[in-house]
Amino acid sequence: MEAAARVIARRGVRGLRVEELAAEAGVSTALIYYHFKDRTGILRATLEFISDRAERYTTERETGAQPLDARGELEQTLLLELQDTAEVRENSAAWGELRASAVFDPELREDLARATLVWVQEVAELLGRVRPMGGAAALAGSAERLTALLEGLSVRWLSGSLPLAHARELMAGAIDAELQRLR
Amino acid sequence: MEAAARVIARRGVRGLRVEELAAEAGVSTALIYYHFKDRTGILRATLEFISDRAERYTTERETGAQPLDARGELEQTLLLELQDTAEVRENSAAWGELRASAVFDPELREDLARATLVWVQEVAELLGRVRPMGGAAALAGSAERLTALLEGLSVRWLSGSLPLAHARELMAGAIDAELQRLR
DNA sequence: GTCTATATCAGGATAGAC
DNA sequence: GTCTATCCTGATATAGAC
Repeated sequence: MEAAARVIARRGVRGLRVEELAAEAGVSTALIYYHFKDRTGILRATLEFISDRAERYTTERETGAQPLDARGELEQTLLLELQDTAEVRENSAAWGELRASAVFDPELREDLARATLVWVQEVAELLGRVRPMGGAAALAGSAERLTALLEGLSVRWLSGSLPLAHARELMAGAIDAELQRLR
Repeated sequence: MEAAARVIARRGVRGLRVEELAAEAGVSTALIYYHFKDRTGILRATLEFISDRAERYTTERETGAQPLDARGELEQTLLLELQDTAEVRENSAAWGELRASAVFDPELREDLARATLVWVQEVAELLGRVRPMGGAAALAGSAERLTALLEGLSVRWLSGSLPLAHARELMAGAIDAELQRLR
């Protein structure tokens, strides 16, 4: 699965060559087909893998780091997705591609919608901790906007239309605006 | 070019088959290669085509319609991109795909960054008409957020993670929040 | 400008041995 | 579980006639 995430981040979903994946994982193509029914099976498993991994690295804090307040948690969770480390870049690129390919291929749409919902709810929950009086609908709306914006900024960054630092500033500004709105 | 926009909207950039494009346009594949150097040439021309077309349909107002105020212009410009008409859907799908494919293929990055900048500046200008006292940097930031959000919402819509009506509500809410912020 | 025909090649998927 | 070898389809790009 790590190899799959790497290859998809490097070539895209539509550029994924099973042979390249096999080489990256150090096995034969036949073995890939032994473990996964077909290309789609590989993609489905990779989507789950990167969702879990993102969940992990946005949630975990280094041991010894002082605990963050609610707003800090929120900012961390969203801004951590805009970082130039191998793991995050891989995750962002692969997530964006799975999203983009679902426009033309319905097969992964359900899995993707489910994963999106989980993510939106997480962010809504964090927003709720900063604004305990915020209504559920308003929190959900803000969470949808913030996560959709993050996807938009992320692909602009990765496609070379927006420097990473600027993307981060814009994201921080949006968090600010949504919290104002929920006041 | 119309055929190219249709095919890219139907199959994606990576799913574009020159043969299918040729059939859609009612000509042979060889003729496509006579007019465009290669696949990339087709894509580059299509990007320009859809940029111009979007410029047109977000700017033009029906003859006889009463003129909109500044805020109405702004809302129209952004919300018109979230509509289920053939032309808009085609444009959104193709634009999103050109963006997504640039993550893995650098060839169109410059053209895309340029087209993005033009769009952001247009929106910043409209924002400036609603908030004449807004500083240039603040207006630019808001425009970047709004357009990036639109891209994010658009791909969620087209990939089946978000109903169109809801996407429109979220967009309207964001316009609201940004105008608050610029007050 | 436009076509038919085709060279050429890459990549998904599987057969069958170990 | 894992490999080697290969079938077969489908796609880009070009040659050459009209």
